[in-house]
Amino acid sequence: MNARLRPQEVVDEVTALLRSRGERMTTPRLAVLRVLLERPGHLSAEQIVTAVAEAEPAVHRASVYRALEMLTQIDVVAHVHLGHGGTAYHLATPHQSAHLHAQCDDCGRVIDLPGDALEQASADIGRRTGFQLDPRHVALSGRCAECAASAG
Amino acid sequence: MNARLRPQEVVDEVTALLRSRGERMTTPRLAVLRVLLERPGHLSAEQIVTAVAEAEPAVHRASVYRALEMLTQIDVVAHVHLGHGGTAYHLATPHQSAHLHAQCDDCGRVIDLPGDALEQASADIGRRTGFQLDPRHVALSGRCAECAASAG
DNA sequence: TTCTATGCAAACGATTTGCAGGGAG
DNA sequence: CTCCCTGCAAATCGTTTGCATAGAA
Repeated sequence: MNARLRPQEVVDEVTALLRSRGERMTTPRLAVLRVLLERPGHLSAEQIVTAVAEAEPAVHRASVYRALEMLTQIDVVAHVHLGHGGTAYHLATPHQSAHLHAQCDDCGRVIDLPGDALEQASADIGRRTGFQLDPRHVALSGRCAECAASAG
Repeated sequence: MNARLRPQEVVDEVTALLRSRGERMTTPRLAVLRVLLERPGHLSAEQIVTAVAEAEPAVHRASVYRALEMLTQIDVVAHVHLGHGGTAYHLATPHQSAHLHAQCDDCGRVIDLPGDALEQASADIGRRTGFQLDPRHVALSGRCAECAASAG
């Protein structure tokens, strides 16, 4: 999925992708996709539920979760598990612009990190332990610049 | 806390530590500490609740959570947030043997990684973004050696 | 005796599921 | 017309909280 395409193009693309898998484009799936297209960055399930409700009041929370799951399966959506406070969703970006996430232990804010920041560590860990690191599914922990500055 | 001391010594040490803070050594706290001393590795809250219940049936789940919180505050216990399935607890190890955790996206297993595996990445990220990485509070994601081998 | 930490039950937030009916293709 | 997907309600999972009281010091 390329976030740089215009919304309607993405919608058409995703619709085709769904159909090619025997799935259907439905109101909840469309609404979720549109919310993700409109808002950049990482959204919580709750934020998506709220935004979807504004456009499509009849869409139920459970359907938002199911839509997110389906869109994840076809690689249109990706999610990041946060240590504090659930899961963040975003459009799956093309590989070259994939980024990592880190969450501040103090303020909870989620920030983006360069996608290649753990490349060497990945190789190192793979060599030493056999574990194949893929650090995009979970937010790293630590302190953001602001909190580090104010809290010492 | 040094896990290499004998259980009774650790118990005495922790009791003293609690008292020095005006806290008390109680049945739930003692039971939780003993479970953590008996079982190495990372335990879920549920596993701790179960193990505590065997030794002290009267101890309530809520007290286990409260005991874990208190023991965390005095740096006797540490926890790691997992992407899938809650939080893992373990005795806080001395700094020189602190390790990182990674959870397999496929099988959910939690493995230990060398504590210094992200040292360079930390420095790199700090320099580039100002974010002070402390990767011990959240498990890294990826695939364990076994799942990587079997799933390609 | 004092005052903290506990047991209990109920609240809680996030997510999931069983079911009957609606709507996409 | 079919069968997938939805809305709804209730269940589930992990964790937290208010309250009266047991119990550590």
